[in-house]
Amino acid sequence: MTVREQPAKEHRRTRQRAAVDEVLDQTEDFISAQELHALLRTRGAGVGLATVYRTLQTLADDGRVDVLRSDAGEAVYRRCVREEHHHHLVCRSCGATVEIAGPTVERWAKSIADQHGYSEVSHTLEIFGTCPRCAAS
Amino acid sequence: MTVREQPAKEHRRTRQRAAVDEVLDQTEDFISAQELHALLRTRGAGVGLATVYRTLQTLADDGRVDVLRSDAGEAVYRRCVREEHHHHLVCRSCGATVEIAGPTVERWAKSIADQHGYSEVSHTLEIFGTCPRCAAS
DNA sequence: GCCGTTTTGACAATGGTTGTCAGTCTTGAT
DNA sequence: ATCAAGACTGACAACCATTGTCAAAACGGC
Ligand SMILES: [Zn+2]
Ligand SMILES: [Zn+2]
Ligand SMILES: [Zn+2]
Ligand SMILES: [Zn+2]
Repeated sequence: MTVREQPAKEHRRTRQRAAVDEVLDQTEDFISAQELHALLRTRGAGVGLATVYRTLQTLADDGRVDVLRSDAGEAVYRRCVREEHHHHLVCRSCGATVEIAGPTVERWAKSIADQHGYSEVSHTLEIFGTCPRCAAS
Repeated sequence: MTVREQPAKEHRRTRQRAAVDEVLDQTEDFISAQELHALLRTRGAGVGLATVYRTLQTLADDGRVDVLRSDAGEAVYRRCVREEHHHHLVCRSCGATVEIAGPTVERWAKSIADQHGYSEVSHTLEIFGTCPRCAAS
């Protein structure tokens, strides 16, 4: 995850955004725009694909969802519990995600950047592995 | 960067691979397959786009180049000095890259994963900022 | 040089994401 | 409630990075 930035603008409440929001609230794992779109289809509450993309992008810009890229390079989104800056420990096979807060790394990253004179620092950090459940099977 | 894996197989020496290799050796910053391809064109040493992609993929698989994704989601490659696992501090505006080795984070990541019972752990971590030179202008 | 295998490259095909733009809906004001 | 201004939507086209195809060319070992 990249460190949070922007303020956050005002947006209109529409059926489509509510639908996307609801899915995000009910989904534990990171989900792609395509998956979200398909899911909405099956639920009857159809929302245009372009709209799903736009909505997710807006949410991401406002820092209301976290975005990262799957191995395939596809963008995946998640509504996290933690509002503040954090990272993720993700299961490679089932997607189970744990939110990670790490003052240690935050300091480390900052100090590294300082040492090299870099300013306006941000960073991305994700940990991948096989969760206990998947390891068991 | 993801932690290194694979062993490394044998490949044939071809003009095309040599050309790609040469560009990588002369390029400090991360470069995309498309850019590399265009560069080779201007140099006269034309190499098919598909070949550039395949070559970079192979190099990446063998751990001979590092790969990460640009903001636009495009894959970018770099021949790093360090052979061992490491990360990068990249200038957002000019691309200047510093290789970072961090036993601290490595341990931290591992311990986090352990705490949650995740196995076969790997991770990605990149730091972005504005380099001193760019900050000055 | 010869041959089996690998590699190449022009081109098609894929697939995620964004652009278009006319029609629709939300909102704030009257 | 009514209305106008402008934000939002959606079907579809357009983009564009990346991968698949497959016959022709290049490699390496003999
Ligand atoms: Zn799992
Ligand atoms: Zn962080
Ligand atoms: Zn710079
Ligand atoms: Zn590391």
